[in-house]
Order: sequence, then C-alpha cells, then structure tokens
Amino acid sequence: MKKCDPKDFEERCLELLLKIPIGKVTTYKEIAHALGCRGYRAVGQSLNRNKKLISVPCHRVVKSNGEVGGYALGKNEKIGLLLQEGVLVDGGRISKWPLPMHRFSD
DNA sequence: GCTTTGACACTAA
DNA sequence: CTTAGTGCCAAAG
Repeated sequence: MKKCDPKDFEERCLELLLKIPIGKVTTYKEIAHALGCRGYRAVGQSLNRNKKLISVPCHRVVKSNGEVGGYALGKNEKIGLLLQEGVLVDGGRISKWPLPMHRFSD
C-alpha cells in the first residue's frame, strides 16, 4: 500500500476542495480516502497550515457525523460561509441529512 | 529520529 | 443522546 507523498498531500487536499461545487460539502474522511490514506487528521492539519481561505474553500469540509467541524478562523465563521454557500447549518450541525457530500469520482 | 499535537473517525458502554 | 477509549496520518518541536 503506497503512502501518499508528503509534498503532494497538501496539494491534493487543496485541489480536491476546489472540486467541491457550491452548496455541497465533503468530509475529512472522504478526502483522506481520495488521497489513498486514512490520515483524516493530517488533512485538517494541512488545511490549517495552508488556510488559503480564499484560494481554497476549506469551509466546505465537515466531519463525518454531520458536525461542521472546526475552522482556523472559528467554527462560527465556517458555519456562516456554509450558509452563504446554501448549506443549511444549525447549532454547528448540518441541518440536512444525509450530507450533500461531494464524491471525488475523478 | 522520537515525541507531541491536531480543523477527525469509529466502537463500546 | 453522551462519555471513554483506541486508531489514524502528517507536520512541528
């Protein structure tokens, strides 16, 4: 089982996020899976380090259980952005279920 | 090169 | 529903 290249890892995460259409969200698990590894945490770590908030829609990444998860600027800000994207969020939780999770088919 | 940290995931009770 | 415990990967110290 080939491990993901450290250099590519961060770039992979950002690139995948760019693929997420507005109004949809993805989970750290899906991203990690798309990268071919289970480093759910490493994904968030890369985003937190990059935090290219405008260059990359990091706010579209949520937890697998439906919580919005965290955000470098604050979860409240993350929720606000999701609402602007059209994703209904309530009490730090995605109002809709199942999540409008975007699949990285390609 | 090992230890700690972190925007997580999953199972059991 | 909540709490506790374990596993996961990469970056930073």
